[in-house]
Amino acid sequence: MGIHGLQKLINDHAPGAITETEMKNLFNRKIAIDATMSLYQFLIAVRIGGEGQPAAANLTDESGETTSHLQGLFHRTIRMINNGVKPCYVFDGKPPDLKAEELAKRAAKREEAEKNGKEATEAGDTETIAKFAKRTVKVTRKHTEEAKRLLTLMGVPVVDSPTEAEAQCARMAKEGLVYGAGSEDMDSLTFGASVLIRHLTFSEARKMPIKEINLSVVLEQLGLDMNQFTDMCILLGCDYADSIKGIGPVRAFDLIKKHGSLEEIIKNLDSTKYPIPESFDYVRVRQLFKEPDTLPASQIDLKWKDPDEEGLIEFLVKEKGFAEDRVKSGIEKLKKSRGTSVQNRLDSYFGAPVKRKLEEPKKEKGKGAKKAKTGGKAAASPVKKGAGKKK
DNA sequence: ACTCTGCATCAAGACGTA
DNA sequence: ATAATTGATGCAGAGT
DNA sequence: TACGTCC
Repeated sequence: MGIHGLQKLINDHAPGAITETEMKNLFNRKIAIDATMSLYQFLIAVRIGGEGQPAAANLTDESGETTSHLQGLFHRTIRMINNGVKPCYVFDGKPPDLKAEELAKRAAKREEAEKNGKEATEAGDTETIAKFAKRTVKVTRKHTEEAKRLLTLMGVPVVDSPTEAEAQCARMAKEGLVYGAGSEDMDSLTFGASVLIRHLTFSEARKMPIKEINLSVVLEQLGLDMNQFTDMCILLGCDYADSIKGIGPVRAFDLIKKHGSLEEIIKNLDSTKYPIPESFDYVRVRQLFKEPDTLPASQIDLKWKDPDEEGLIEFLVKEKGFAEDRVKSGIEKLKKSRGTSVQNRLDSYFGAPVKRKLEEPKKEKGKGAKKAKTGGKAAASPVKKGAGKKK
C-alpha cells in the first residue's frame, strides 16, 4: 500500500520536487528496480484472450509453463538499455515482522475475493472470472529464479535484498550506487531514496511521461527534515502500522508542522477524538524506515556485461520456445546499445537529464542542458531552474 | 465547509506491421 | 507449504 | 496510431 496519499501531498505542497522527463534523458543513469513488482505486472498484463474469450491465459512454453514474465522482462530490459539506461533488478527477501499484521489483513481480503471468484465460476460469468484471475496472480520462486537467470544472461546485474526490495533500492540510491529507484511505490522516499522515478516503463510509446521525485526538494518544500518526514509518512498510513483514525493527509501535515514529532503529536492529541490504535509501535516503524535490513552499497558490485548469446538462445529459444529471430534481434540491440553507451560516456555528451518542471506550460522553446556528474551519483542538491524540452 | 473513512471500480506489457 | 499489488479515482456518509 | 500477436 505504500504511503497513503503521499503522492498527492507532494503534488500539492512540493510540486517543485517533481520533474517530468523521458527515458532517453536518463541516458547512462543506473536505476534500481523492484523486480518482484515488475514480474507481477507481466504476469497480470501479458495475457491473451480474456476479452469475451474463454479465459485469459498467459503465454506458455511447450509444457504449459508460463513465460509471460520472461517475455515482458526481456523486452522491457532491452528497451531500457536501448535508451542508455542501466537497470539493475532488486529481488525481495523476507518481509519484515512488522508487516505481518498487514499481510494477515490482505490474506483475509483475498479469501473474500476467492469466494466471489468461485461464485462467478459457478455462474459461468466469464468477465468476472477474468477479473478474478488477475487477482490471484502469484510470483513464485520459479518465476523469480527464471527472471534472475534471464537477467544474468543478458548481462544485467541482479541484487538480492535481505528484506523488502523497495528498501534496498532506496538505499542504493541514497548511497549513490545508483541514480534513483525506479518504482511506483512511494515507500521509496520514506526509505530515503534520493530520487524516485515513477512511470519509468509505461512511457515511450504511451503518452505518460516519466516523473522524477527528488527527496531533498520534497523536504525543502514541505519544510520538514527527514525525521519529521518519516513521522508524517507513518501518520499518513504505511504497511507497517495502523494509522490513527481521523488523521488524513491534511491533519497529518498540519500536526507534524506544529509539533515536529510523533511523540509531541501524541502528547498533544485529544485521545478521545483520535484514539491511538493498539498496535501503534511507531518507534519500531521509524527505525525500520531509517535502517531497514539491507545491503550497504559497499557490498554490492554492479556490472553491466555483454549478453551471453548462446546462453540466451539455449534458455529462451530451446527451453522456452521463443522465436529465434526475435531473440537474436534482441541480442543485437543489447550489443549495439552497450557500444554506444561506452562511447557516449567518454564524450560526456550528455550531462543531467533535460527536465521540465511540472507546472511549466507544455509548450516551451529553447533548450538548456545542464552539466552534471556522470554515472550513479545521486542528486544531492536541489534541482534548479533547468528548463528545456525535447525537440 | 472541510476532512476523513469506507467502499466501489478499474487497469495494469511490448513488438512489428499495416 | 513456500504466494499473499497498488494506486488512482469517485462516491456516500459521517465526524470536526 | 491501431491491432494482432508474442509463447
